[in-house]
Amino acid sequence: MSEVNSISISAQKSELENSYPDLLVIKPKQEREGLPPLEGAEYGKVITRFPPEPNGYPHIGHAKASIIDEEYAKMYGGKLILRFDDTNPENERLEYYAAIKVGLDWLGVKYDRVKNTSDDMELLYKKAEELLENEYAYVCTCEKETISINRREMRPCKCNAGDKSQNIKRWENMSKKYKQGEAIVRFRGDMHSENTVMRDPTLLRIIDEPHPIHKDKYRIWPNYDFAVAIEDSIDGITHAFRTKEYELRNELYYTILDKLNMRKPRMLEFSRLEFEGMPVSKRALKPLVQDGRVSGYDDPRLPTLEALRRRGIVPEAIRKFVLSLSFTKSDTFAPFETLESFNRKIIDPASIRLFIVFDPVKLLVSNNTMTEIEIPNHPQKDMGKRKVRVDGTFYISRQDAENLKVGDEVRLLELYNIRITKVSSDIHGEIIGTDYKAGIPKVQWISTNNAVSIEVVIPKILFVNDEFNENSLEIKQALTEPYYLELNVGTEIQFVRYGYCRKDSANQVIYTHK
RNA sequence: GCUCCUGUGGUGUAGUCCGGCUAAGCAUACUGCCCUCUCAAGGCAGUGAUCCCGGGUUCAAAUCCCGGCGGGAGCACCA
Repeated sequence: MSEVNSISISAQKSELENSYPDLLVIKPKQEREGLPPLEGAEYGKVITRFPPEPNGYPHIGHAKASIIDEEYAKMYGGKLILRFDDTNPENERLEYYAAIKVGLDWLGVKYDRVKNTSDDMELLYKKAEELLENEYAYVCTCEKETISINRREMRPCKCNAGDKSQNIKRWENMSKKYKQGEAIVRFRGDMHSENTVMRDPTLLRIIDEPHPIHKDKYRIWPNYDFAVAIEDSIDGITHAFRTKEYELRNELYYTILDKLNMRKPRMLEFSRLEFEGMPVSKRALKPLVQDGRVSGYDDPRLPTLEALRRRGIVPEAIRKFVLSLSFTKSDTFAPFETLESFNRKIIDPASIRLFIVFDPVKLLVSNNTMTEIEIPNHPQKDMGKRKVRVDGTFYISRQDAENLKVGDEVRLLELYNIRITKVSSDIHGEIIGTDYKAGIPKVQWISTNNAVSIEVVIPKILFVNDEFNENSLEIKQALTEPYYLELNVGTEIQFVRYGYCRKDSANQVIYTHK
């Protein structure tokens, strides 16, 4: 080796070329598209699942999870199951089941099957009994605090010592005699484990709240760890994905399946998706809605899918964005600007161009003879033209007007060029030509006689340093063209020289991005 | 506190498993030019990373080993 290294690089190269040409062939390092390959994935056999709890409206975090689930299923010609993880009747509501489906629909995430974990209660009970029967679990009647202290001190409680018959009897009593909070089924893990989730975790508990689907049929409910493990296994899931904070629960997941002799899916985790200053948690959002600081779960400042939609973000952009984040565990600040960039490229060719004026200043053109002009709705795409009436009196934005001095030339976009003749509270000018003239300022305008006033709602960052941003919603008054009135709600508009907005109602648009 | 995860330009990632092909690709942001009756989209070019730090192994390390440090998460009868 050192012998080889002692000769020059070029000499090494020619030596190689002569003796071992095949070593020099550079393997094509093809640019990977989309998600990284899945370990142990066989084409046609991959089954993934998206398991939301129907306890709220879907948000960007759900989008990331479901898109990853779907993309992997697609990548391997497999299937995606939508499974509502509805095992806590205190939280679930029927409207959320629906809202989640609506969200997925909008995102374009297609699943091959829908099911509810709560439909498998009998099976879940059977598995619980099997665990009890084999003494892998026991019923604990200790106080919550006692359990917690014992966990911290790595001490088993007295219930752990109870024999099988005691556990079976207690289990039977859980369905009627015990009150909520008086008994739980615990997995016999390892109270000395360094992983605290293994210290005899809860598997099932009593909840007397009626379930949105099953009403009062059940009152013993499995908790997350127990339900996911069994559901994933029986649903035939080959690859299960969840966010990073569940990582410590993998040991439990596999151990439960192990004790039950059930097939084990592969569990992988990815980092959560959350935007800076735009929390996703119910804990953060609920008070805002309740106190009326935001208008609802579709307030454009929020990271809910509904809000993103109203704001003018399209599902294709969300998908591209999620894929650009790839499948990693590193926690990062998600770049909202990247989402906007993807979005802009997608909506640009479909966004109608209109003029908008803020803080209007009157502009009077003395020698106007025009009465109407046709303006194309898009510079490249054929999106038709609109007729705009003209009578020589206009509004232009103060920002543009402020720069004008007598003698300046300026082009009223799509119309004509004028020279400023007087600047007072109004601006006066005269036409000096109609042909496009490069090199002079160009401004958009609105005819005074048919200006339509609208509100531009501009969502800003919701939280600054964990504090609610009182200025998170700016509302600007503006004037636009009458053609605006003919557009449907939901239309994406690019206001020339201003930015993209989505028509939200007859007199209101929401600012999408620059 | 304990345990686990994580650390590549301003930002997000590729490459890390199987050390040399790349002193690091792409996207985004930024700058400039071109195009354009927009400060958009499109085209081109550019700025920007000693791959968290320190040791070690090796002819060769972002990539392997050891030790630090920073960031995040979990420690619920919630998912």
